[in-house]
Amino acid sequence: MDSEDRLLTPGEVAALFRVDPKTVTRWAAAGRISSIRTPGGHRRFRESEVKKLLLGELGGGAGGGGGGGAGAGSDHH
Amino acid sequence: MDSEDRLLTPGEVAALFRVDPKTVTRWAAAGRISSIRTPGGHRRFRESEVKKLLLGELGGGAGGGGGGGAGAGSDHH
DNA sequence: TACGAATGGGGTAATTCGGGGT
DNA sequence: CCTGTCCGAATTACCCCATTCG
Repeated sequence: MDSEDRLLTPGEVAALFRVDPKTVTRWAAAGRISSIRTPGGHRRFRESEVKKLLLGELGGGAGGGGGGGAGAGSDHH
Repeated sequence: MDSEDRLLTPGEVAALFRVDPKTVTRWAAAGRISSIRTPGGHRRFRESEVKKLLLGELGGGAGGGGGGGAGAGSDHH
């Protein structure tokens, strides 16, 4: 089972989270995400790690993609 | 296929709805809209999700890839 | 080797978070 | 029931420049 761990650059992760590349670097410094360092000192992140964060740490979302959209039901007040 | 979902910040969504960022946060807390949290604790919203809410409560398709649906409107008090 | 683009580090401003109360 | 505002604290975003990457 060789998991294909694609390495992502801070800019890639930043675009995924809609944050600044500097912020992603800060997460690695805080130990909130695994980081692989290049000989030069730059950081690289595993796609598996990032994807897991994006999906949400908690399973069983609310409602779950049944209908999909949010609040799609009849809303009468 | 492209699951391109632009993430919006609470301030962006708040400006779209003409409400305070705090109110948007409250919607997410109530489960009325799906929210992705950054390792830092800040929330990000999907443009697809927000756009649908803006157009009206008509739902149906899960918009672009959102997969994450937050609550099917069926339940209501 | 040189070059363009991105990254890292530090510091400061803006935004967001969470709870409480109108 | 829902929203807008207050407070303190945390996180994030943008500025600079030197170094690294491909």
